[in-house]
Order: sequence, then C-alpha cells, then structure tokens
Amino acid sequence: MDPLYRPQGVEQRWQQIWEEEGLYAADPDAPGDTFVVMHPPPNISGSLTIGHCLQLSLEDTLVRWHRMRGFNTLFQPGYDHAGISTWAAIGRTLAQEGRSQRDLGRDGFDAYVQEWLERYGGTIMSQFRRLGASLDYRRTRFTMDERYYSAVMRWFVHLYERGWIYRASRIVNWCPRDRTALSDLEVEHEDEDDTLSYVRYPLADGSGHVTIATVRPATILADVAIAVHPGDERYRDLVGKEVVVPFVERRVPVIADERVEREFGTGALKVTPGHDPTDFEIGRDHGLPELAVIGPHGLMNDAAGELAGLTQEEAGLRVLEWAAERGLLEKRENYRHSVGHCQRCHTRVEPLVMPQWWVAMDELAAPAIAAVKEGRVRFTPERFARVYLDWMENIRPWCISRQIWWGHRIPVWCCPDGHLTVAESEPQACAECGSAELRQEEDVLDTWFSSALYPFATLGWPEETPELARYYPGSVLTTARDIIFLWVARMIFSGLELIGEEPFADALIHSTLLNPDGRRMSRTLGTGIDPEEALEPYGADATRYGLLKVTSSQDPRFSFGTIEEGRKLANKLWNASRLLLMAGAVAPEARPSSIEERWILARIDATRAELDADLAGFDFAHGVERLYHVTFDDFCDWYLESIKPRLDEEDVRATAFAALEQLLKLLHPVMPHVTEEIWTNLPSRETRLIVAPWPDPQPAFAADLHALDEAQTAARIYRRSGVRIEIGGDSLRIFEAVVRPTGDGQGDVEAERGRLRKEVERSERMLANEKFVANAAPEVVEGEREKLEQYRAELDALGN
RNA sequence: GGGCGCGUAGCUCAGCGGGAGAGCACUCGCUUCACACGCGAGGGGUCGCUGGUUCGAUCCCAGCCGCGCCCA
Repeated sequence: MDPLYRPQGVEQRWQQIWEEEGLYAADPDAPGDTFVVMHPPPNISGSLTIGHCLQLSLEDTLVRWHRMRGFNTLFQPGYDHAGISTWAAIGRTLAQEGRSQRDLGRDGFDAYVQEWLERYGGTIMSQFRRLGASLDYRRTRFTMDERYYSAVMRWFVHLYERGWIYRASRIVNWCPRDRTALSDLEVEHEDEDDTLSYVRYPLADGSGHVTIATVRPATILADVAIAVHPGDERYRDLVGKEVVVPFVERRVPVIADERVEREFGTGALKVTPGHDPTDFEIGRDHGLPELAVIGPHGLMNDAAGELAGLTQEEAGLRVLEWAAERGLLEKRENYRHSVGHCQRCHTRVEPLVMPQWWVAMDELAAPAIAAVKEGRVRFTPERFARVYLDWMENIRPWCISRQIWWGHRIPVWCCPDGHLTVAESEPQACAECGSAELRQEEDVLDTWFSSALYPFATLGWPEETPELARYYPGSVLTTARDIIFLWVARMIFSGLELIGEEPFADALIHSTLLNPDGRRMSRTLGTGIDPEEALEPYGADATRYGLLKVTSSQDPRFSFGTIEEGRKLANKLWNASRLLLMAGAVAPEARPSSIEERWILARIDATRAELDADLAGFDFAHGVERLYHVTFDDFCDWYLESIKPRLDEEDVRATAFAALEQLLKLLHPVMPHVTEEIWTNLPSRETRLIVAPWPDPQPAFAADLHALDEAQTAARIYRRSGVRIEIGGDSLRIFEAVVRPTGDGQGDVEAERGRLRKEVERSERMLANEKFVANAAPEVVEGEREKLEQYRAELDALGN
C-alpha cells in the first residue's frame, strides 16, 4: 500500500465494479422496506455545476446509508428535455451560423435537436458516475421517451376531461426573443432604472386635465380608460367623465377601481388592458376593450399607425414629444422599479393578450395544501413549508402552452369547422363532426407540466408496473430553494391527482452554494465552479465530504478548504488501515481485553447512533464532522496509539480490524470509494462494503471510560508543561503508550497550578452566587460542582 | 410593498440561555519505525450596533446598520 492515498483511478475502478456487479440496481421483487430518491432530472443539454454535486452527494449519502441498512432502494436517474432552455441554447448555436430555429422548419428542427442532443447529452450521466452516485443507471429516463410522452398525454387529457384545462385569451408573459409565452414562474423580476413621465390627459369637456405617471409612454396608444381609487377624494368628481388620450386623441372614460394604488404617481392610472397584467384584470371587470399596439416581436405593430415598426423606446419618445408640444408633458423623473425578464434569455418580458392553454389550479391546489398542512409531506428546513403554502394558497391559473417546437405537443386536434378533439393519440376523425381533416395544435407544453410526473412516469405510469407498485410513493425529494414551486409543488399536486398519494414524504431543501466571492454561481455569468476542479485533484470522496460539510448553513461560499479536509480524512483512514495491515492481517473479531479496546468500540457505537440521528434529520454537516473527529482523534490518536505496543498480539489486531471495519461502514455513505478500497484489503471479506450491513447497536461495550479521561487529562498537562500528574493502572499504561513521555515529569508545575487555581476560583465564584444556585437548573449547578471537584482533584494530583 | 435568511478567530463555518469552538491559515517544536495530506504545543475573537428580559445573553425580545434571497 502506498503511504499516500491516491483517489485517481481507484474511484473510477469502483464506480465501474459497483455498476457492473449490479449493486446500484433496484429490484422491485427484493424484500425490505423501500427507500426511493427520484433525482430531479437535470437539463439534458447542460452539465453539472458544483451545486448539483452538493445535491447529489446528500442524496447518495442517504441512499447508501439506507441500502446498507437493508432497505430496498431505488435511486432514479433521468434527464429533462428542458423546453425553452434547450430551445434558447439551440437558438444561440444557430445564430452563430446566421440561422434561426424557424428557418429549419418543424421537421428540420426535430432532426437538428436530435443531433444536437447526441453531441451534448450524456455528459451529465458521466458526471453522476464520476461522483460515485449510486443511481440505477439502467433505469435512466428521459422526459421525451415514448412512454414518458404518453404519460404526459394522459395527464393532459385527464385534466381536460376534468374541465381544468382550457384555452383562453388572457394576458401572458411573452418573451419577444424566444417568441413564446412563459408561466409566472419563468419570469425573473429585477430592479431597473427607468424614467417616470407625467402626462396630462385633457378632460373631454374642456374643464381641465388628469395627470398620470407612466414608465411606458408607448402604451399610451392602447389606453382605454383612466382609473382612480374609489376612496380617493382628489378624483371623486371625475369618475364617469371622459378624457382624451394624447397622441391618438381617443375619448376614454374615467373609472373607479380599488386596485389603483393611490400612492403611486398621481394616484390616477392609465388603463392599458392589452399591455399590463393589472390593467388587464381591471379592463375585464369593467368590460373595456383590449387594444394592442405592441406585437409579438416587441415592436410597435400596425395598430400604432405612423409609429408602426418603431421600438417601444422610440415610440414612447415620439408620444412624449407630441405631448410636450401641446403642454401636456408635466415632468419626467428617474424611477427605479422591478421589471420582468425571461428566465432563460433575460429579455424583457412583454405582457400581451393572446390565446393560450391554461390549467385552473384551485382544485388541484386544495389537496396539495392539505398534504403539507397535515404533515404528510414535511419540509426541511421547516420554514419552507410556509413558502410553499403561501404560493399554493395564492395560486393563479397556469399557462402551459409554449410557442416552440421542442417538447410535448399539445394533444388537441382541430377540424375545419373549428371543433376540438382532445385525445392521447392522433384521432382518425373529429369527435364532433367526423371530419378526417384534422390539424394538431402547434404549441408544446411547459416543461414543468411534464416533469411534474417524474415520480411516477419514470416508474411506468399509467401502466400498473411492478415498479410503480413498489416504488411509489417515494421517500425524499431534494432540491434547491428556487425549485420549490417548479417541482416540489407540482409533483405533489400531480401525484395526488393521478395516484392519490403524495410522491414523497420529505422535501429536503438544500443550501445554495455561492462562489468564493459570495456571488451566486451562474453558468451564464461564468461565476460557477466546474466539478472537475474539485474531482480531479481531490477525488470524489473528498468532494462529497467537503460539500456535505457545508450543507446546513444558509448560503455557504464554496471553498476548497473543506474538500481538502475530506482528502485528509481519506488519507488518514488509508494510513490507519496500512498500520494494521502491516502489523499482520487477521480475521476481524471484537475480542477486547483492555479498557482502550472497549472504549473505541463504545466510541464507534456511540458515533453510529449519533450519525444515524444526524442523517435521519438530514444534518449532514454534523454527521460528517463527527466522522472526522472519531477517525482522527478517537481512532487514530488515542486508540491506535494506545494499542501500538501490543500490535503483535493477534487478539489485539482482530479487535482492531473489527473496529476499523465498523468505522469503514460508518464512513462509506459519505466516502464510498476509499472505504471500499480499504475494505477489499481487509482479510476474509466476502461482500462488497456498499452492500455490507450497517453496524448494529453494541450495548455490551458501553464500559467504564474513566481511565481514558484520566489518561487524556494527564497527556494534556504533560504535553503543555512537561508536568506528570499522579495516575496509575490503566490510565498510566495508556498515557505512556500514547504520549511516550521522555522528560523527568518535573516541568513547570507552578504554571499548571496557576491554571487550575483560576478554574477553581471561577467555579467557586459561581457556586457562591446564591441566586445562581437558587435559580439555575439543578443539573447545571450539579455539573458545576462536579467540575470543581475535578479541578481540585487535578490540583491534588500535581502534589499540592 | 410583503416575507425569509445571514452578519461569531485572517478565511470557510459550527454553537443558539450557564467558562467562546472546529478545519484551514499563522507561530514554535518534532526526518517518533501508519500518515509531513503527519504529530504536539501556542497566539488570535468588545460573537454587526443599541437597548431590554434574566442570577446569568453569542444565544431570547425590540429597534437600528450591513449583506443576500423569494414573492408581488
């Protein structure tokens, strides 16, 4: 064995062996309680970031832990077709060749995307493997697979038949660059500097004017009313009158509506139902027309007359110019406000009225709300349950149609008479008039409409497969905060609606890794960290360790420091094993004959119990810290050092190997490769560590540990000051084995006495405080008394 | 506008009512026969600020000041 553990090569070898030997495979016919983790499918055209590795590390740790505990585990891999994201990425590639998706035609695009996926797909699964993630790769699913596709069709038809899917013309978030509608969740709001223009709208009767404030003067052309708050004294008399819209010189009414913010601008709102979501709602309620002066390209359309073809900015300036010439432009001021952008391409979102397909959410949301309120789905950390509930309780209709060619095409066919036929597969004739002349809806479905089915569509639903029977519902869904609505929520309501059970019991929301500068990691901004930067030099085990170490804090900055710590742990373990193997391999069997041997077995057993509790509570950071401590301090520094003089005894080595074996098991879920590599070097190993049974509780070894405490105290004092305190028996033996004292033991006795006297004084002062003794918890007071006794005893042992 | 989270050693982070902790970095000492990716010792902190509650506050409460995120 090399004195330096080198993960390179070792890790890839084990990844291959585990997979080839079928040890990652889930078998629905095998016994055991099930444990199921559906790894949320990453975008097929992307690659993993170090943040994904964090998620994968904690999932795999849970999976391996359960597998060793005898659970029938399924760790499900897959890809998401990621509609708009892939569409936009391909658009960027094509743009470099001076082409666009539309230039290819629908069939041409299909061919192109297949080729493109072959080129870029597949990197993710190799990254999964490289991290040692024990996914059942044979079961890899893709959201565009034939079976998955038909599940999506079934879901659509199901909702349509329920009356919850409908087509309607409403205001949508439109991305002028990708030329598609977006759902509310695909819009990112960002503050931007803008100009607020105050424009006067003359009253039609010539009795004055109303001033409004707008950041989008171009939309004045589509104004159909002025709205004021019904309780606003300033404008009470104007309600019911008419004003003349500047530039277009159209007469429109002044209406009253409670949605008007009195504090914004002048308190009078120009109402543009065609280009603003709030105005749209107001317009619908007041029966106002919905004029459109901006087209799908984001430019002024023909209805804008002489301004047609201009950008909104140009058109806005023209309108303001017109107003200024007539004394209708009151003022302009700087204004910072929040503006929606397309999540994928960052173009400013354009609110436009157009027909789209929608899902009514109320009835889907109700059981999904109950599931969380009644604790059938638990969030960790708990506070995210409230985030989920806030969103779910205020949910709005979901726009699911996308005007792109990559995704599940909406299963609706239209005949020349305009009848709609909705079916899971292409119908022969119109369901209403029998016409065979059918044309399928052009749009595809929102990506998240399909990935919501992931927890059961991957198992073969709607067919009643053994996998579905065995592995649904699943156990834990792990994801980042920003995916709570996109996935967690939608998986819950779709699972409840289609199967009647929640898709998982736990939603674990992990921290978001920041880059070392404290900024968000983003591939587009180039602030991300490539997992290779950690995996190549440090190895997968160290990377997993380092990532798990920072899982519990809010938004930790990524640091190679914690990964370095993992590498050291792997190396330490490696060398501890080397020591024992070089002393002579014997079959592991706990035959402790000394206090330090019973002590380490008890320590490892206690660590097992604590680690079990950590993992059950998803507290990976503390679990990992515990493993580091027990390995370095307990196992190596104290136990191995104290048995070194007796390593030639076979019983001592048998016990040591037994202890090491337990330790390897505890470490395996976090650091699978190095532990398996060591395990395979141990004598008489029949099974792989990955499927070795998790250690059972060992109450028999919970022995008297006093001698160890005493030896450690003596060591601390001796190492610090060269003073040997008086101890005897096992304490002395262990002390001498570990510390190997060389001095005369005289040292700086006075310094030690001073140190201890200060402790005694502090303790005495506390206990002399009557209020402390009277008010503090009895165990706290008792603990303080014990400490005082301990310090006094140590003072005595110094010969005083 | 509403909500959430975070400010603890130079760095990355634990701790969250009873003497301020870990790892890294730093200083000093060790070519000790598993490991220098090691061993041992040490220095370093008005625990963001100001009040309050308490016998006792890094921890609880209130208000500020910074940083970040989500929703509208």
